[in-house]
Amino acid sequence: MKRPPPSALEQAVVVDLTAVIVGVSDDQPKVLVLPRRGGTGPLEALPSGPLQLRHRTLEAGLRAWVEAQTGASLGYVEQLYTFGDQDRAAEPGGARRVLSIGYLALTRAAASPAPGETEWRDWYRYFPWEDWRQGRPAVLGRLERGLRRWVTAARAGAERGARSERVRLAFGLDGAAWSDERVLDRYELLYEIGLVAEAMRQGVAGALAVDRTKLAAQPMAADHRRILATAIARLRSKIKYRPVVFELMAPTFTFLQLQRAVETLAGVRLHKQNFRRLVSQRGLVEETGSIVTGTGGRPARELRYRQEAILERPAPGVRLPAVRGE
Amino acid sequence: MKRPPPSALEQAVVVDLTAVIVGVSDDQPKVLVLPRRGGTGPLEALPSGPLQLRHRTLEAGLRAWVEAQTGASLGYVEQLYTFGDQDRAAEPGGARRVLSIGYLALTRAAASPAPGETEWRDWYRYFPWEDWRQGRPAVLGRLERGLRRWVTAARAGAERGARSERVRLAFGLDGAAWSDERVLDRYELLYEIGLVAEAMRQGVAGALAVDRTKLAAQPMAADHRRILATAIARLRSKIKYRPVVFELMAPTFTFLQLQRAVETLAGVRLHKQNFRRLVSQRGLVEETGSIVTGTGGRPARELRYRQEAILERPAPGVRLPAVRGE
DNA sequence: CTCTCTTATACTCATCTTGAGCATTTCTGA
DNA sequence: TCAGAAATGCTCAAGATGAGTATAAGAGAG
Repeated sequence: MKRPPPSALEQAVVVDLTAVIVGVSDDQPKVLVLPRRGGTGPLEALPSGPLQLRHRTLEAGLRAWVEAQTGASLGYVEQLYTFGDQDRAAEPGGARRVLSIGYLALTRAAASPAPGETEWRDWYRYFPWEDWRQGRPAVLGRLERGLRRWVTAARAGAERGARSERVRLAFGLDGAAWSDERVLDRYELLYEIGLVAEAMRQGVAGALAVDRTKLAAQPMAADHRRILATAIARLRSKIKYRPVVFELMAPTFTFLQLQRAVETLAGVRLHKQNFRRLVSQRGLVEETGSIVTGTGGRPARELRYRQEAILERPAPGVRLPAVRGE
Repeated sequence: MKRPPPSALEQAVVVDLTAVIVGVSDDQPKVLVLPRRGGTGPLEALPSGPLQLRHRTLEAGLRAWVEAQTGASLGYVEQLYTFGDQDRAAEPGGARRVLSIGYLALTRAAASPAPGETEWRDWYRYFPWEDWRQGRPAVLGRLERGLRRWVTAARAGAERGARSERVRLAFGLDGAAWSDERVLDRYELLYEIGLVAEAMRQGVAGALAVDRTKLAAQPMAADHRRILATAIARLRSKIKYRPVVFELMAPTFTFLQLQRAVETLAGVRLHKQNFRRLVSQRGLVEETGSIVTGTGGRPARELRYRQEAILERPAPGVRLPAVRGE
């Protein structure tokens, strides 16, 4: 076994625990950020901190940091991904390797003012092309030009074909469908091409020399926008097969409020009657018996989440055509 | 911001990259293991090695280790999860914290003999209760007794109710449906109760004092069985919405071979005609034009995977009831 | 007090998609 | 030549979905 003695080639490692704390308010998806942090310049950052000896588990460490930095304690938490590219998240000075473990946390607290020095920010501020609720977002036009320039910059042939397919799939061009879940694919592609500010900071080879002000959307510190993209992608995917939306809702709500929350996260509009049918058929909610007025129209029935829901069915998900015994 | 000076409370960290390399042969799901490794006793381990300075990315580090330990180079690779519980994967001596990042790799090579000192092992050897292809596995009977004992060991009331629900859901008892994807839930529950050997090693509080030979199935080194459970769960889930099976198939195959591969991974039997309909409707395969004889019956058409498949549709997945403009 | 706007709810309907089988076809081996 | 084992083709009844149409019932404007 070619296993060298430990420590021979190893490197000092700092493990950074980073949280994407999501909430919904005013029909907008919100994420908790630290507006700026000493040293990193005027960039917004996600709450994070290094793993320490006293943290028994990674998740415990994350919860401790978030509590220290925001005063809020987290409910639903889920690990997302561990990033560790040497050239995308080096420590200033580059002495130690930085590993960042990203987490997604869901909270109902976005309606209240953000605690401490934090702010709730609309996540589409960082990813304006992801919001299709009002139809195709305008930014996409500008991005598309940059993307096509990158495709044609390749010599015709295999490389160009590959680039073209990648762009087509990620951004739903030339007849391909837009997929709300490819948030990370899109961000990574833009990074690679050099269309986001983070790429310029890290000096990506071939980064387009575009005026900073024209670079796509609001950047974040370190690789935090990448982690946020991962979180959005995961949440958009999960919302379709697990009842996670309810983690973001008040204890009681109406069908429309629930629908708006889902639309907000998925970035698309849904068909009202069918959404209602879907939710009630799945048995995910039950009526409280009360009626909510002031909806701007006919009063709505008040609903609450049915805890027992998950217990009953094996949780939707795409099923395989199983058979009993054959 | 309560961010202490770096290094104050930090701990030396070793990052271990661990690979679950999966293949299918003889209608069995195989995983590549190192039969035993010096120091860790007679336990089987997954290929793994520490992250080093020379590894530009985590995935590159993993590939390098696997190549060094097995001589094989990996194709499809996907990060699974990062484990870092202090009490489940301490270094011998406990001086440094061990973080293990698990990866899932898929290969067509399982048909060939395992390279180097490695062995291909049927994964149901470690999780016999996960194989429902021949109907409900017999081990479940024995496990069920242990599970129910744990439930009734709690004082009646909230705690007992919670335990009961957890067992019911994870193992599909008392009317709940068995879900092929809850592999990790099941393993974690067994660990917690003390029904797997790993729990005894780590001295889980309240681990049932059961004769070692009766503990559920074959254990592995460190937390490798936990990582394997994560891999199986992920693969079983992914197979339903991404065409990953093809990474495990030979370049050409028949419908039945494809079906057997899926059954092997999912651990269930499928309805032949419906499986065929599903696969062909999705446009995932195309006929090569050849015919395969020696199938034991009527000859079958030879198929190959259609690369273009993914490009066309937005990849199945459960859809939300979207609407155009409203 | 009535009319208009807006949202909430009820239903309908034509398609698709699924789960289960039955019926044929075509090799291999006894 | 026949039985057995697959491979393929089709059918059918339920359900799930996508798109609407039709009412019902507050809030405000006038």
